[in-house]
Amino acid sequence: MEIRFTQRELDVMAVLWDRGPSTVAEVRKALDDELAYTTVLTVLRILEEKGHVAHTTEGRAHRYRPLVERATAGESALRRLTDRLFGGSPELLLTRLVDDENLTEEELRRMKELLAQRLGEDES
Amino acid sequence: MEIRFTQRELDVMAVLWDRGPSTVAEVRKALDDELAYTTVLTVLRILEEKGHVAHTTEGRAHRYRPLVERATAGESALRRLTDRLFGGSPELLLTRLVDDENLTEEELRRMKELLAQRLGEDES
DNA sequence: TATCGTCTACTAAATCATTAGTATGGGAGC
DNA sequence: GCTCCCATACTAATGATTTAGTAGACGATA
Repeated sequence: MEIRFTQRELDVMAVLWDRGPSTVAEVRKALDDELAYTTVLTVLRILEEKGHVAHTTEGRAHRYRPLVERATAGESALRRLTDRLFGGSPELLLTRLVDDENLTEEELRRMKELLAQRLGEDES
Repeated sequence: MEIRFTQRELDVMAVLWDRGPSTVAEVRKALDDELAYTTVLTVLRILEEKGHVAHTTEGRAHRYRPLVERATAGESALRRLTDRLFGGSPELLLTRLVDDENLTEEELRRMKELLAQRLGEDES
């Protein structure tokens, strides 16, 4: 399953994933850029057309919800990113990830733990 | 520094990063999609216009090389990906990374080691 | 030298993404 | 009922991306 969003679509999807089901006005307010109400509406309509979101009617307004899991979309994007920008090496990606983000020690520890677990499972 | 490539530009850059300086014909052959020679040429010219690649003349052909480090471009993309698709959580990203890729135990071990090192440095 | 193949430069068409305007309709309040 | 506000539906313009054609330069070669 290959899911791909345009830049703006991704902005909007991120809001829905963060906030949960939202109306046009809510999405609009949550976006970084100041867009016209109808612009946000249009993006949502396109996303609906493509089958990435659906809406329920709430009074006179529509409340949009994502139909795609954030993780699913992330998987596609991550694959592509690893491939194109890190030469297919997840290690290089991780290097960059832990280098640049100002992660807390706690976060780093949990990440290490995650790998430990994964390694444990594989020791069969 | 915010670097962003379009989809196709990224395909082409990936070839240059993988192969090193390449001619149009070489890039064309390395791409997954079958594009016309002139199409590849155009993408490279645009990339040059934007300052992302440069070329040297080699016989009658041009040999293009990246002017942007793969890691630098990766940094920008990774930041955006983390933000939009993993709710700003590098941990979630890592979860997905180690879940989906079929990584070898060796790779996982090295990734864990990487985090250990990073943790060691921070224990000041 | 005439022609063929290969290469770049220039041009442009087609498609997709982005933005937003206008039309319309319904509900609230006077 | 009339008007205002808020909402969507429809339409459209602009701009970016993607694709590739045509022309012309240049070297090899028959």
